[in-house]
Amino acid sequence: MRARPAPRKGRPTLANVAEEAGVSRATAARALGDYGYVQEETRASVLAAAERLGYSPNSIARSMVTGRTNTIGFVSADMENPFFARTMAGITDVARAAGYEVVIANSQEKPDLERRAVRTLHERQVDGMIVAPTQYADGSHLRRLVERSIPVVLLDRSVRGVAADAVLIDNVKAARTAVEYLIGLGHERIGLLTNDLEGPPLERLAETALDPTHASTGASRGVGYLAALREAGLKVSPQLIRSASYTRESATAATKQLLRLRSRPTAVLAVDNVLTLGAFEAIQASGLDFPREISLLGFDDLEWTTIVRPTLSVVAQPAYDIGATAARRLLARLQGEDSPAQVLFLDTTLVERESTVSHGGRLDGFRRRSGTVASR
Amino acid sequence: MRARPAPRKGRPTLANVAEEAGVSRATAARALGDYGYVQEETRASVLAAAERLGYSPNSIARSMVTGRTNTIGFVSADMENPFFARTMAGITDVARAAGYEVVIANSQEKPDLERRAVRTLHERQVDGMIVAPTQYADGSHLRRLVERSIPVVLLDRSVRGVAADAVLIDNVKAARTAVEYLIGLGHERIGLLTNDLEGPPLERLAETALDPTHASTGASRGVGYLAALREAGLKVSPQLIRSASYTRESATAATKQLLRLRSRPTAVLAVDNVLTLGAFEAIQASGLDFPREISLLGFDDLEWTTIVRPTLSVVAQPAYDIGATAARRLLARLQGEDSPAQVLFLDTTLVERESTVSHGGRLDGFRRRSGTVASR
DNA sequence: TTGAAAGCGCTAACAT
DNA sequence: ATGTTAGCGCTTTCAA
Repeated sequence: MRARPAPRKGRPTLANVAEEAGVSRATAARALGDYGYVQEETRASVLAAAERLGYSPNSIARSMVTGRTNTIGFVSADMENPFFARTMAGITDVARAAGYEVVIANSQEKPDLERRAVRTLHERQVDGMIVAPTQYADGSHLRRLVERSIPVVLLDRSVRGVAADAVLIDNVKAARTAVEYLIGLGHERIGLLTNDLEGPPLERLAETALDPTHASTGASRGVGYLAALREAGLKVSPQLIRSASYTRESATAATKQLLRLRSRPTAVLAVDNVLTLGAFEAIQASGLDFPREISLLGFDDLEWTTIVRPTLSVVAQPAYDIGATAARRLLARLQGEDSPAQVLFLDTTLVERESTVSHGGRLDGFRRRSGTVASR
Repeated sequence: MRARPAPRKGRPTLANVAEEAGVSRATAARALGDYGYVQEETRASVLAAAERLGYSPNSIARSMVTGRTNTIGFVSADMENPFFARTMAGITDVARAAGYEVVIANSQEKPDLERRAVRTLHERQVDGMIVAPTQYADGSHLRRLVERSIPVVLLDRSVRGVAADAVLIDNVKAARTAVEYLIGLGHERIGLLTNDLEGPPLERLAETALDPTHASTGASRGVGYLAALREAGLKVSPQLIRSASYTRESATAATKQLLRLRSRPTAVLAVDNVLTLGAFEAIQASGLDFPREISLLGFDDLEWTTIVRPTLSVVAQPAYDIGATAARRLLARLQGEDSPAQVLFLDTTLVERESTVSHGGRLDGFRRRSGTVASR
């Protein structure tokens, strides 16, 4: 007796195909899976039977026995943020090319949602995970994965105590270069619009400076800001540093406060694209002569930066590449690479447009290291 | 003898937990799954054992037996398009609240990628699927799902011959209302920037008009455009209708052609957010007095519409709601609802800003049906 | 209240 | 070249 009869209901299974073709399940599997030895005409009849039945394989069952799902998970901090959307494109392209599917979960910048997403993906048996973590401080859930030797790659941000590959930009350097550029334009009172800073900004940044490679992006960019000012011998004014949450409204409000200062800044650096949008809006609403009286340097080179007026100068992050690189790291781990965790830093580019102009009679722009300064 | 010993390697399984707690697998499953009868102290000891071992359930194995994955698939046409990103947020929020996870695949507007995505998700045994289809003409892959009684909900676009729930906006009406609004402002030469029109625009639109509820969004919006012109007794000029592909560059080029016409339009309607971006750019570059000499009405109320100058009037689609509604439809089907396929139309809103002004001495704005006309 | 046992659909030895 | 068989980790009758 061969193959189980299997009650014909629900979707057809391999057993049904085997029966239909009059062969054993193993043979059917070989023909369908294109491995092992199958006689040409047997293969053909199996394929025909599969076709007739409208068979499609059950990859869940396959995963049960192989122990692999050919799926990687991506926990995005915010799917609606164009930076992460682009990042996701890089991940899915690379993964798909390698025969992996990507399951996407969204943490909405909330640590508890992130934990839940990580747990779910783990239960779903993803082969590995790329995570854009929401917080630096607590990575116990990620550490657990690493201990279980489930490959994890951190994206955009790192996490304390998690020995996993990470693909980042050098936030300190990116912000430092940005501020140096503004200083080079003659600005001396430079406002900083950042996030993630609970408590008094300066103190938080001072702490952060002690361990600059491991900190939130907002804090690290703040450290870069401070470094540039100090290096240039400029005074650091606490009131020029503002922290906002991840909403446009709060960024707008924070910028308005900045512009209302008695000695208001002549330039502002906003360290992510949401903050940048809010800052732009606030400056427009202020009635100041933009950019003559106030320069703005944003983060992330989004579509709208060239249709606003003035066009927006930005620190451009290689979002697609960050995603693609993270995916490549993960795939390497999945293929068994067993080197110590690597932290990769991708270069940012300063894109000079109209929103940053020289202050105090200086005319010339200024170019500086850290990637390229491009004009578009 | 009870439970299998199971070689202690890899992640701990239910059998390991059972062994550790000194109970059978069935009991351990009951305790962990919180069903059936388990004595309180037994439960506690199982939970403790699970905790000790760091057990986490294998939902793949569970799916094998239950036949359900508690997962729905979403095939997005373009994850980087803010419209679909927002849509996705609506889907995931609703799904998660109901205990479902969402697996996202991207078709990049390419039919073959869509087929592949649908096939993969099917093989992955998603319980149901939401699809933003790339083409109206060929829905055989979707029909196959429906035949297998795997619930499918179409989003944003419908597909010929696929009897599935669909959540759409009334594209004809949205465009008609938009054009009526422009006509009300005194415009008579109104350009249309659309997509999806292979071949001579007017003829394609004429065909489309025969079956307006079933067509691509671009074509349907074109039909609405025509309807408004005809209704107002205005001449339809083929050269005012331009079709562009899904890129900003092609939209810019198409708009430039429009503006170079001897009798150039005094207003332009762009029917999606990418086209809108390109159109905005082209108008800016044209040197025309915008909006005095040329009005622009876009689609999708994105973040940047309020920081460009002039601020952009748009037809706003309820993207989040579209996603949420589609997810609710799917969940209903998953819960066994068995009514005939429903097509739901959500209302758009005309958001009046600065980029649309009256032409030919008329001063007042004009308000019209189809959802609301809002000023923001 | 708990345990034994039978699979879910598939792959992978191991036979033949 | 093809078939038999033993599971993958879990849920779920059915007995006890």
